Amino acid sequence: MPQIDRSLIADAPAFAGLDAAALDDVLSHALPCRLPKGEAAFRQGEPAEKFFLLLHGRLRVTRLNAQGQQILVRFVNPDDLFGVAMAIQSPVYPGTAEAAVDSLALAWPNSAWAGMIARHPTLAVNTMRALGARLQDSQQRILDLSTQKVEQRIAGAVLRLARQAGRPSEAGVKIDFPLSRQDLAEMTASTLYTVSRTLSAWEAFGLVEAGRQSLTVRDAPGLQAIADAEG
Amino acid sequence: MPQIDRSLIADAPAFAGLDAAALDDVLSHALPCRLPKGEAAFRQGEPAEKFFLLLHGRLRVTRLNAQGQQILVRFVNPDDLFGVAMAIQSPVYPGTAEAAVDSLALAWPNSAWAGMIARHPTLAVNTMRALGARLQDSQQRILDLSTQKVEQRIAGAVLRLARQAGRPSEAGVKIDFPLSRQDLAEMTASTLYTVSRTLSAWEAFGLVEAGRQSLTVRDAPGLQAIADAEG
DNA sequence: GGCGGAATTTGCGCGCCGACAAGGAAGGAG
DNA sequence: CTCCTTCCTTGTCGGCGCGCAAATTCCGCC
Repeated sequence: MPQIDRSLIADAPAFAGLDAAALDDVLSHALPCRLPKGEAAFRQGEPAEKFFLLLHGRLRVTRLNAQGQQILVRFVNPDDLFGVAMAIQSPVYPGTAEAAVDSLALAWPNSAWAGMIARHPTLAVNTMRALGARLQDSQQRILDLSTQKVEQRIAGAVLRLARQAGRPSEAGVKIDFPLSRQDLAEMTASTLYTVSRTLSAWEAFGLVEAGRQSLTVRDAPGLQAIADAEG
Repeated sequence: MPQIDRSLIADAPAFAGLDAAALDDVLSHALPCRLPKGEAAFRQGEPAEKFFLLLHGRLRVTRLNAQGQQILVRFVNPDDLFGVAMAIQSPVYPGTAEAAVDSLALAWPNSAWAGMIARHPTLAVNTMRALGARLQDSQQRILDLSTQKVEQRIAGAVLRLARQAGRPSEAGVKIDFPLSRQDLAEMTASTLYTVSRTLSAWEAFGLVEAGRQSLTVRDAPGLQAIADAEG
């Protein structure tokens, strides 16, 4: 078994409050999992046999309905848990997680979960908080879908991405992983056509700089004003 | 301190796996909380000082956006936890919970939470599962909002309500609490006008029986067919 | 350097469903 | 019984944004 350095996971909120010995115990059951761009950690409907912590990179979690239409549930950022189907007693993964860029994760077999939370109850509390935060996000998204117009939702999504995965660049804050018009459409319950038109209009106003699978926010307050507009 | 009977909460999933002594310990911190129809257990934005378990009745949880538009987040059923803001580290309630019918709940001060999960780690696991289930529901709802037409969403909402709160009656399965067109609109990101038209059409086909704040499902498979239709 | 495919742009038309207006029905209070 | 409030129904109109088609640009790859 390869020895994994404790410092890799010490900063993850999921393992906050665990001491060095506990971290070593947790790590002793983990296996590294390389995910080249495009590869899936798991696919919707597969038996849920593992859960993961993202160390480096970025994953897209998507969900299909019966008719094959797809939405983008969320992006997984470093230090996030993902694939925690066993926390909700689901025998299968409810979505698909694939690498948006070359990524590295740690994987634990589900069988290790029960022992881990029994020995380290803090883990259950931390996981509860993580789920609670995601529940909050989901309910906010439902509210946005229910009450906002498409342009506002796209503005909100872009601002959130810039906050979570933005890197300062010459022209503003650049979202530092490939992001297509289709991705934004699947995040905002819209279509790639509408997203394309919207970004073109914003670019004309100097709010963003839009490229092929790339997006730079030039005027965050301007976007925020669009997101906050009533209508 | 009034002695509350253990059997009141023994069936709640939140307290599954706790023995009699643990249940008594939990109950020793609880206070009964009567909620006449229309009264709120808490309102959005208030400091979150308590969490609750519904014993009897039915609550509507709503959420407002900055412009005052409202959605109906969920109905709270007996044996459900609600107001668990502290599980997600939120200092205020993110929504409003008001009684749809005369209801009875148990309330705990937030200060009791830390001790309770420390003494009974199963509680954290149970709460985690409950949050996970709600997260699943929320993500399914986002998928529905993103990919379905209004009529399908209304059909889905009605079927879910009939399953959760249906009581067999002469003509079919009656949803056994007051439910207005406005409620259904707020659940499905629609308007009371569209909901009214839809129910009228369904009634003409014999799928449902719609009254003032009341709804009876006569042909669940027929509704399911509408919900499943592609388009 | 040229080729092929994927991502994006843009024009055009129409359909769902939201918004307003006005009227009707049901139920509770006195 | 009557009033008044709340809830519901139904008609009409119009706009947002989806859907298709087709052209264009960009990038990787051979």
